[in-house]
Amino acid sequence: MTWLSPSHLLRQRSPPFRAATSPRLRDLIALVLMHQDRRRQLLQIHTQFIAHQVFDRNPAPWRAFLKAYSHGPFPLEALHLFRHARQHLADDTFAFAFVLKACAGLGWPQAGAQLHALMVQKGFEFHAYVHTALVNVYVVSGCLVEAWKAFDEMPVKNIVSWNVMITGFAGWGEVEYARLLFDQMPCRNVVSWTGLIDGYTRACLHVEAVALFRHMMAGGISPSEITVLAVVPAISNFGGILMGEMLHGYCEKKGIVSDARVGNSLIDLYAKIGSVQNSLKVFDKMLDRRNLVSWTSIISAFAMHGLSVEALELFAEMRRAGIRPNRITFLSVINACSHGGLVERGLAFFKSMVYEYNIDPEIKHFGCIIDMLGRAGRLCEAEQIIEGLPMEVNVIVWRILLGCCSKYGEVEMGKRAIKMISDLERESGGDFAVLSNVLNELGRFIDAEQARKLLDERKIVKVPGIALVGDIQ
DNA sequence: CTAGGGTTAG
Repeated sequence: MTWLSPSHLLRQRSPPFRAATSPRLRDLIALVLMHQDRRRQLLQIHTQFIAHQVFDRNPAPWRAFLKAYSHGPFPLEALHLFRHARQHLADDTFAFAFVLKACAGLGWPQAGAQLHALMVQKGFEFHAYVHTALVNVYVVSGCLVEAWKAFDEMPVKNIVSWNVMITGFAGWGEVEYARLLFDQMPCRNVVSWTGLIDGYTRACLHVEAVALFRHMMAGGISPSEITVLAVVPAISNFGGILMGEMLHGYCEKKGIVSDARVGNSLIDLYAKIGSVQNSLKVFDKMLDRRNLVSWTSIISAFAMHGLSVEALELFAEMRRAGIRPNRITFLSVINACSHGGLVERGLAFFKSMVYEYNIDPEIKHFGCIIDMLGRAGRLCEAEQIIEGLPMEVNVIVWRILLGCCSKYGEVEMGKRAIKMISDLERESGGDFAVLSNVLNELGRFIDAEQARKLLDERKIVKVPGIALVGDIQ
């Protein structure tokens, strides 16, 4: 069985495997298929056969394969390829950059560290591109201390090295470090700004994100598509319709509305800041650039604003256009039904999702269904669904039910929901804002004295929570 | 050769 090992195959330089009819090759493929080791392994071995037959010692084609694999959906193949073709690639800095890219794609810091050792051995440890790629491996894997160390010891840093650190740290929520790096770097480009803006948006520091965006524009740096994508959530949370229209206008001027992702995020932005008309305008203009996300975004925009019939019409149109809905499309569709009181249709869509489209329902889908039943006053059915959920129940579904209970004055069920919510919050060490919301809801059901009693109980419960925060710091 | 990415129940 040792001949199954690809490295063994590579060592056999001659004679080369002649054709696909070679019994050895046939056996090998049969074996691979028999072992059900799927496409991945077959692909890997197949590639090596071709590469071996055609290229043999020449490193360039190996490098091309490595590049293709490291950027594609199968980064593991890049690692395999590298390991088996090391004799061709060991001194190639390009190959190291690619294979490190693959490690980043896999989020494998250990593999990165091994390559680091190899880099030291080969004497190009401080090659700027390769070392940047190494820093990136650490940063995307969340090994921020390692990343910082590796970055710190780089004798020559380029702008990409800094940007790797900024986007990485911002992406892991370390906005302050990202800011520090941003302020320290000798010169910044649009990626540096975008990375930081994205960090602020993710950290819900929307005002800062928008301020930074304006600062960037004022500094004469032109936002890219990605910058727009990064700043949109901030504007939809904090900016008004005017700011949204300004951004939209800017995108048109710069010609980046033609990017489907930008168009889609504008649809969503307008929906969230209260202008479905503008959402529709953007959607209409997209014409042939519409994709599944565009359709889903516009359906969800209509659903958000209670335009259920229109949302369902769009869904029908989407299907006529031959686009297959996904789990998020169905979420929006069921949400539309929920907001419009179209209970039976919503249930039918849910069924169709599961049985016709073979999409496994998630907690969010059930959340919509529960909301739909609850809004229509079918509270018992809603509660039964929660109790029979095939997955872990979260606070949100109970909160949905609670909202419906308070709407219909269902005191007993409401109390049960509150109990579940406070239990779940306690488990996750919930915060005071959430707690006070629950108590607010509670006030609708029980008298002041009972509420106070519950509050006292909660205070007792909160003590360990406070102590825990102390421990962390 | 190394950096940024859209829609998701209340």
